[in-house]
Amino acid sequence: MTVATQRVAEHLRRAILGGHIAPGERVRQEDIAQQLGASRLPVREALQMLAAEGMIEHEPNKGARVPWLSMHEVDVMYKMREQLEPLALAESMPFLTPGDLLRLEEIQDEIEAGVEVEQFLALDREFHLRTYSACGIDHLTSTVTRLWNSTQYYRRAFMHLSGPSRRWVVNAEHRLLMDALGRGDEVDAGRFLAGHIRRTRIELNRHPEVFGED
Amino acid sequence: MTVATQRVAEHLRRAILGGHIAPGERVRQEDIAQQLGASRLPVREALQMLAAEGMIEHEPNKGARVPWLSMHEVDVMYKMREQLEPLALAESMPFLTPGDLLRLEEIQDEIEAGVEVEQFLALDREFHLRTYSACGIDHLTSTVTRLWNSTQYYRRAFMHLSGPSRRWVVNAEHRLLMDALGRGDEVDAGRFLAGHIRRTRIELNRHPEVFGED
DNA sequence: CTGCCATGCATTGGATCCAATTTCCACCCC
DNA sequence: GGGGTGGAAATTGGATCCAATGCATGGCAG
Repeated sequence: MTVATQRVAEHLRRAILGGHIAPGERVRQEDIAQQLGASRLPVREALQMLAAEGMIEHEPNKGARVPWLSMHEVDVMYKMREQLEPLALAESMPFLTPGDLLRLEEIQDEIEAGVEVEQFLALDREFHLRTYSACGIDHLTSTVTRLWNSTQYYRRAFMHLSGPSRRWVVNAEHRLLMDALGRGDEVDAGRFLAGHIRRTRIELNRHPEVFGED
Repeated sequence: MTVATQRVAEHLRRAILGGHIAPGERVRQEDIAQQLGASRLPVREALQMLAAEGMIEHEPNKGARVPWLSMHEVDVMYKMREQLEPLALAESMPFLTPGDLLRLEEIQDEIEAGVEVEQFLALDREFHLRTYSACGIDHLTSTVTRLWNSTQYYRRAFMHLSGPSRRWVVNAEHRLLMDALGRGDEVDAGRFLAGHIRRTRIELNRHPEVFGED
């Protein structure tokens, strides 16, 4: 099953991550199948995968849709990130290559050059996930990635309404993190990372309108 | 798709959790389909789900098998538990009913009455997962459950070779946890829980033979 | 005019069928 | 006797087909 199923799953992940399929929107099997020139079967298998990943909700005979998350749910998911990502970083750090660190520099330089929201989201995501990339524990990296995937929609909404003002904080925190990475100081890096995530969470909590809650 | 698929997935989870399908063992689609009186299609969809949950490994054209985990992988997964379960407990605790606490008493009494390994594994699992049951954050409970599911095989192997001697420690820690739960002291409960998980992890690390590593 | 019910259409769930790949074995050659 | 090659059986991957369920539209009655 795998080859077509993986293609479809990757396509759907990108579509949801890119905001082309919004929460609440229904995902029709036939539509996706035609878009990718496949039959419905790999689509159905991909939907099962994404359902297990939490990116899709599946009700019997009613089809698949992207789930809405409440502010509280996202809040807890950020708390999960605050717990897990320092661990992933600690596991990954010893195996990061100079090339990895150089790539981080490039990404951060690009972010600071001033990019649009969409590109910022992509670069920020790549920045963080790359710091975990050498971790080698599948269960850990996939769990972290899932948390990023499922909350991306709300991060985008938040970025759009908060404007570029808070980029300064992000940049400062990223630079602090990179400095700790360069020194190989795992404790320091973990602390800055946790703070970075926690601050973001607290800011998100001040914007209930992102979740349609006021 | 869901009804048959869910049935198959649940069957496979139980089979793997119960040790009836061991790591490295291949899972043939046709076999499962016949066992459950279904066609291969729901089986394939269920396998995709379990693959996304990490309970199954799927290689294109080579079929599905239960993955082996290294000692290091399990070690990190226990670290994940140590980070996540206190969070799950904190989210769940305010909503635990007196009935829930009573059920915990029952379980713990049964454990202390002296049960066989298989029953201990089931009761211990129910004990902990029940303390998180009121949490209400799907992504959190499912992540924690996944960690339990994927490491069950090694917990069983460990219990079988370590004998019932260390039950005393488990019982003491469970009682401490229950006391904190009864008092509604989330900080205390989280601390005891983290210690409980960490101690188990450290003990596991002293038994590389569980993982076929010496 | 409004609300309910029924019928028809759209969509999903499940089974069967066919093609492609792998795996296992036997046989042959070195 | 051991290792490699060929082929057949087993197994998986993908498509098509049919049944069942849900949804929407329209008609009918109050």
